[in-house]
Amino acid sequence: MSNSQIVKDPIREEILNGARELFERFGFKKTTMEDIARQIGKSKSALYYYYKTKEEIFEAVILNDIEASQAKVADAVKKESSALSKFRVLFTSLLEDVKYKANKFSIFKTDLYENHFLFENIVKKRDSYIEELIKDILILGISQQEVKMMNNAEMSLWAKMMNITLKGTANKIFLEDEFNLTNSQLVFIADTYFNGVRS
Amino acid sequence: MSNSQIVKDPIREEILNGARELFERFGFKKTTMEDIARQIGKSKSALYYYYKTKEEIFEAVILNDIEASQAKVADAVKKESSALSKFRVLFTSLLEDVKYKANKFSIFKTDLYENHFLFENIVKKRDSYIEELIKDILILGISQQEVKMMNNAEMSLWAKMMNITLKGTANKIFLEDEFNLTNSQLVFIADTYFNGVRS
DNA sequence: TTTCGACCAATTTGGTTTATTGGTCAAAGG
DNA sequence: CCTTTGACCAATAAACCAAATTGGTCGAAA
Repeated sequence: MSNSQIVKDPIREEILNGARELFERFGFKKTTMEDIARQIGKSKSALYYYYKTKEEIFEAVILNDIEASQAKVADAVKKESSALSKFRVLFTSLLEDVKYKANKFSIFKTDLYENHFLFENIVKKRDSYIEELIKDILILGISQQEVKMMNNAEMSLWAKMMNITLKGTANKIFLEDEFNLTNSQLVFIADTYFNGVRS
Repeated sequence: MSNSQIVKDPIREEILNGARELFERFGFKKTTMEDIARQIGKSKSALYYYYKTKEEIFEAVILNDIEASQAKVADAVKKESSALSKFRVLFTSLLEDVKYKANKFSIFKTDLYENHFLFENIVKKRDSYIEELIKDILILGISQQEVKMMNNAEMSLWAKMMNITLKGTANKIFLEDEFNLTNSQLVFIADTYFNGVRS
């Protein structure tokens, strides 16, 4: 992705690493630009040479993290050959990742509620990425005669719906500590979405 | 349901009607107990003879409304005979209802963000109701050999997942004005969840 | 049984002052 | 030319406080 340009520059990388550590500990609001600058031993103004706004830094931090996750997921999906197992792996690894991040990034729950505008771009990018991934699985499945014929609009719609499902589930996992799904449950869910409940 | 006791008393009904009008216009926070009392020509203290807290009134107002919707949905579902068409009707009528309410209750978007604790009980009740409805459809489908064999845990899990999907979709419709689904799209979605995408 | 006004504690509001913060800029270093 | 900086500003947030509201209680009246 063209976004990997963001970390081409070692100083940008330094900024993002420093920022990430602070964001993870204190959240978006309580992390000031001076905090970030101090963290890497530079002055506040220096940050503005590399990033236009605080939001841009935050977005870059999160986006970096998301892209790493997505690369892992895409890799795992690529390893599978059938559409079903690709879909299964997509489903499980995506939600496994969320489970992990629910612990690590619990501080962002607050930001998620209070500053959800911060995540607008991030969410939009992530959505379209996931939906493309799902659509690709469908296309492959059709070409392998594993998936029934669908037109483009239908594929997009199904991908969007699956993404909503994924996000709804992720949300529940992320925000409600009680909600936990075992791996075999995730597999069951993915399979049932793929195969339906019809006898 | 035992909740219909809530409106057994004509004065309670009067309170709820007055309260509903104000809540719909001003939301939860900006509607005071005195406003509600004035609306029905009684004193504030009188309200406390019937309801313990302001939250309880709000909950009763919303619950009344939800129960009416649910009765309609349940009726529509009952009219269908196959599990697939039941599921289809459940899906479409539930989301049709949300589309309608997104206009009528747009004031609650604020409350939804700022006072989501208010909806905790409501959501819990609604969830279990919908999940039971879905599970019943599965059970019937299995008995009609229309749906593949599943054990109880699997049925519950699928019902829960479908509810998450439904809620995710409803949320998108309710909070994002752009997101609109035609009836034929809803039918496609429901059918595809039921039948899967397998060829 | 039902209604009410007086009452209270807690929260909210409105307004002011002070401190912090995001962001700009011209100048200086390398 | 690229990078860094401190001084600076406008805007927001925090701290504070007094006054007004508001949710909820209670004894008494109807």
